[in-house]
Amino acid sequence: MPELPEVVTVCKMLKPEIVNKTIIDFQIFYGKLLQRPSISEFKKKVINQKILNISNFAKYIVIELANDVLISHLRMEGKWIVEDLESFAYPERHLEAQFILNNNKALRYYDTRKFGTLELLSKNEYKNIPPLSKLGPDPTKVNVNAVNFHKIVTKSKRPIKTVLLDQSVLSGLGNIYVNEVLFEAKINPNTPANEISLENCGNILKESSRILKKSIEQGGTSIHSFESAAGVTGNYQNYLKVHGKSGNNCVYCGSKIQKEFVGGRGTYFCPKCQK
DNA sequence: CAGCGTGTTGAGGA
DNA sequence: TTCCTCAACACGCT
Repeated sequence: MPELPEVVTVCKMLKPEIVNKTIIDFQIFYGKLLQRPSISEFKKKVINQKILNISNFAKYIVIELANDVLISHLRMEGKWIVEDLESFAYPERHLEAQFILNNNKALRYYDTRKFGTLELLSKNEYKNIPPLSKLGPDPTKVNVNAVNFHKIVTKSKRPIKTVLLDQSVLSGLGNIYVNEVLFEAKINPNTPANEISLENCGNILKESSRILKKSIEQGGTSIHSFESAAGVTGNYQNYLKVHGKSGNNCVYCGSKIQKEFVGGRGTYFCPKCQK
């Protein structure tokens, strides 16, 4: 489900519902969700802590508690939702964990495919240890220097699309948006990264920032299973120009959009505009 | 029934 | 050693 704009949307939706609430209990139904610490230690630490803030760090959700920090990654289909204790927005069999809050509501985690993660880290080190420490710059938050970016990108001979999906190079692009970015920058997804010019690196950065920010304004993209909260969906799917559009006419030249696989991921592009 | 998917990691090979 | 590819994770949908 979520790429960066969807994660930002989830944080915005949850913020007014959880900030200043206190966790009074925690239950977990799918043990592999929790990376660290152990379930018993996690429970002991988390109960009675007040929630101070929620924000995204690239595609990770960071929930700041009074003493510690919760880090969650939704991977493909994870969903955090605040619900009344007795109601369930999704099939209960996909409910993996819940924080009971002090207002008779629960902050719940559902995940159909069970790829998502949750961990509790200390406030002073969470940015300096994996997974957050390994992330490259987030183009929606930082003005990435094109010369530095070009130096890093051109170290690899892998297809440029694969390199852009590597979160240690640039954080925030997922498969949907990388298809859109390369289309707007008019770069073939299979181009070896070491052949990308400085100018094109600049274009990639410019389009990444522009497209991700526009999608954030639209509340993200609602395809497959994305819902930022029960019943709330984004609109960016209405702005997609190539992702999922094989056979459609290119909006710039009219050629048929093609699909192929690059690095094992579905890749959509215009064969004429993206030589 | 087979193939596909919004993400990431670890194993194994070059 | 470094770089890279690909299977694996798990499940619903076409």
